[in-house]
Amino acid sequence: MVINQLTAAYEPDLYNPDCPTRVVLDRIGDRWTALVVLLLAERSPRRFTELRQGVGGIAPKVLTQTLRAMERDGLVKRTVYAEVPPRVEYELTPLGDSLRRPIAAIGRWAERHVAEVLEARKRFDEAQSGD
Amino acid sequence: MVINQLTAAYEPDLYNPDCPTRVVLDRIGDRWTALVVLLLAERSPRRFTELRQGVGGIAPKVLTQTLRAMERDGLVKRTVYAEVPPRVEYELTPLGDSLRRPIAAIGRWAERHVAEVLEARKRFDEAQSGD
DNA sequence: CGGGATCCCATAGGATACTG
DNA sequence: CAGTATCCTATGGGATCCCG
Repeated sequence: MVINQLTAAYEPDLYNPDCPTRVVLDRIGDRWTALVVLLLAERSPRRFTELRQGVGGIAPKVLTQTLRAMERDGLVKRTVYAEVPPRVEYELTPLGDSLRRPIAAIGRWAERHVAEVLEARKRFDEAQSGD
Repeated sequence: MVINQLTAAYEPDLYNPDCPTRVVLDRIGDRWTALVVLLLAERSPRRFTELRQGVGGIAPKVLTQTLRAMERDGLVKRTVYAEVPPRVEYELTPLGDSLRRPIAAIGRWAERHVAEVLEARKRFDEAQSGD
């Protein structure tokens, strides 16, 4: 079975465009996944609307897409309660939780270095219009 | 000066859509920046064509865009040598290099967990078509 | 409440050809 | 060699409305 061969012997190569690791990178690198991981890592489970507000300015359709993709990739577990009104809760799987630290590190980098980036950007733009 | 106020007192908030940290996240989260950081962290300086081959399947226009954006954000330094044929070298700035560890962590996560993600995906898709 | 259905758009990204 | 210049498309993402 191909999957088992992968698990056992496959040598992942980020630099190979055909390597599935790239697919993974692409998913993590979308606009919202990282934020959702962070939110769910902070407190779980959370409900749809809660996430929607927590993430700030995301369209419902897009949140659904994001959550579905994460569920598909085994990062999130979705639980539906047969109630009226409906209640749906999301939480990280162990796999999803293992992403917490790496993503948090990126987040911290962003918070720590925004100012520098902004300055660099300003300098670059001024130099550009300068000559 | 606004920038200094930022540096000193601004409270970054990843969850606020208007916060510049989000801009930073968006840039890092594009398709190529992370790979370029990794390549340059591994060995610097590198030339355009070298990066182009190293990164695997990137169009020259897109590599230029990526590199320019990174230069603008203060992540890479671009050096042009007045020779024929032209030689241009790219290397990480200290700021860019500070991204190395967080990004490498994400890369390692991807390599370590591709198989799990792929399996989860397969399971999900089968369950989907099942009912 | 938690989305599905629709419609729409910007733009990141790609292919190819050309040039100082 | 290190890019520009064009042209093109795929799609991530957004706005709105509706439904069980």
